[in-house]
Amino acid sequence: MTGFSINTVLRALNNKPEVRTETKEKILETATRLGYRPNRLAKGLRLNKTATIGVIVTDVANPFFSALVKGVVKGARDLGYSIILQDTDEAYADEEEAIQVMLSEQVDGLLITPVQSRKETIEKLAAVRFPFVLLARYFDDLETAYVVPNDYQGGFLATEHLLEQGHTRIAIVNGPLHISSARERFQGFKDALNRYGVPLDKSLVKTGALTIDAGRSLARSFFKRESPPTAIVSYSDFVAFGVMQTIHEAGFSIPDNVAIVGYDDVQLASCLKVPLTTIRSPKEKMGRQSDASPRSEVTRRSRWTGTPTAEA
Amino acid sequence: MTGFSINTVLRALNNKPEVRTETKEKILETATRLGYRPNRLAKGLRLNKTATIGVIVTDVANPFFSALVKGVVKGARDLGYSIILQDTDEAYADEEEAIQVMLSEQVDGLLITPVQSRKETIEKLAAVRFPFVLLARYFDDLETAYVVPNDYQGGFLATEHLLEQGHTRIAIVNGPLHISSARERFQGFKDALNRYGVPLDKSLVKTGALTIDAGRSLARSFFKRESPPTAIVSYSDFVAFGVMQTIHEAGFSIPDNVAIVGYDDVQLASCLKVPLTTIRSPKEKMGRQSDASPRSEVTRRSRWTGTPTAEA
DNA sequence: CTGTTAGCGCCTTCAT
DNA sequence: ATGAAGGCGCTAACAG
Repeated sequence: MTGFSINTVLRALNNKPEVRTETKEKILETATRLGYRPNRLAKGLRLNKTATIGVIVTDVANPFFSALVKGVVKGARDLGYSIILQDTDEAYADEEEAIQVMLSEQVDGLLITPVQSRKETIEKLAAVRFPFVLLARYFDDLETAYVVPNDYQGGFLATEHLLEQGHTRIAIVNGPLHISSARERFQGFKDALNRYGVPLDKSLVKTGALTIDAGRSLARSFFKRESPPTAIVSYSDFVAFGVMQTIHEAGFSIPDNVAIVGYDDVQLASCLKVPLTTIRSPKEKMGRQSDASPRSEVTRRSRWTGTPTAEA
Repeated sequence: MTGFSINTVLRALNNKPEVRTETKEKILETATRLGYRPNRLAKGLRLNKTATIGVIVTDVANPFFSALVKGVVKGARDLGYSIILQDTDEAYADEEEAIQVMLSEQVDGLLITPVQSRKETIEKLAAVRFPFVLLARYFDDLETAYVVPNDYQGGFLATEHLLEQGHTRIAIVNGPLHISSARERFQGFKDALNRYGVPLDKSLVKTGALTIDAGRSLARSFFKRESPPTAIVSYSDFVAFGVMQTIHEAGFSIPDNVAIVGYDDVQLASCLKVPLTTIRSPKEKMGRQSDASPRSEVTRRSRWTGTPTAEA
């Protein structure tokens, strides 16, 4: 349209210095007039770099992850990256498929909250040295980059908070133990009890809760006992919501009869009438931090731990 | 590697009928052995079809939208589509940019929750006949496809629910009126009042709340009055959470002093101790429904309305 | 049934 | 300062 060759046009659009300012202007003008838009596919194909990163979470509907995703999306955009999103629903098969799809999409890097029921996919990814960062969970026997809060400390603080209030019959509705955060928080839970000389009552330990529904049903057994717990630690605020439902169902009141402490500091939690104590984990920061990683090899194998802080 | 030409190999991988079963097997075998993965960029470039759709929401951290996004992601995956996600934070400039980026990515279609402070971008999209569907909001003066709940009915039901309980001093903390859902719910609100012969008190109408924080601060004025409202309709459950905080701050109790009704039926809402009545809007269905649209021209200009149902 | 050719839009290299 | 050629991986069209 301007009479110049495709090359010159593209050079002008890419603002290369070797193009005459005069022609550059002419080209840019007609480009905007015609509504030219670069084709990222072609660029990606040619350069082997798509400015796209894949994000795989286990449940976007979980406020913890949606906040995380928001952080990632925003951070990525600031760097000129786009986000492809997948949701595994904690199913390993879905994780496998999601990774395959994203590799097909030629993403430059991957941010993954691993399901952790198996680790082969992640292992394979590491084996081929594909750039990725684990989010919120990690494998202690796999050398990968990951961004996680200090879950041990979080679990400890949550429990200590209850112990300091004088509770001794403290239950926990934990996540499945193949998930690193559940394991570490549980260790913190046990260590806190130990520190305060409170023996661990195994019947007050429930494992495997990731959703509101699971939290509700797992907590039920506690209230079929002669002496229910006076305090409950929950794996996440999401789970805590379910636990709270059960407490109310059982005719107990929070915090008069039962104290409860959640995790994740989902914004909504602060709106609950009942004082749901929660451990704040820096989601947004986690999101932004992990953005940097696919680009710099430096952060591989590094562990960034946001320090959780207890708050009422 | 198999001795066959690139074409035969690709034909085998695409399971074309014209390839000998024998060679097909040989090719597939070596392909998996070598870990071959199709390049979706190249395919997209060639076919002008990427099996990718762009999703633009105003706030993924809002549980309503994260649930919506989840529905879309799942529905898309079932159809072999991937999702590129952007978050505008209700900023028109971000919406504009997000659309440009996604067009550059050659998405096959767009699902957009429009900011609605301006409509030019959407207008332009419609003008070039790019396939897109508006989510949760629509323009009454633009001919586009959209998927929205029946917000008018929802607003009406929410208000009617309170009226039937005998309330007459009913306030509303609404969203900004440039947003269709806020406008329609408000109309439902007014019509319900009218139906029950309750005059509209303008000082009990607050507009512009989209977040928890906004809900909290907008509701404050209600409790500086001599006679605060005995019931409050909120634009969304998200906003309702903020309103509830204010009610508690003011030393009132729910539902003894003030009844409150939210919207969206965010799953968390059902976990609140206080009875937050909510209008259920079918988010998942909305997500899945909108998935179909970029592919079939038929649904353009169609209005699908999930019928909201009141529930305690 | 298999191979060849051409081209999607972009960028790099080399030649003017 | 500009143009021409080649190729990223894929597919459709045509040829054998």
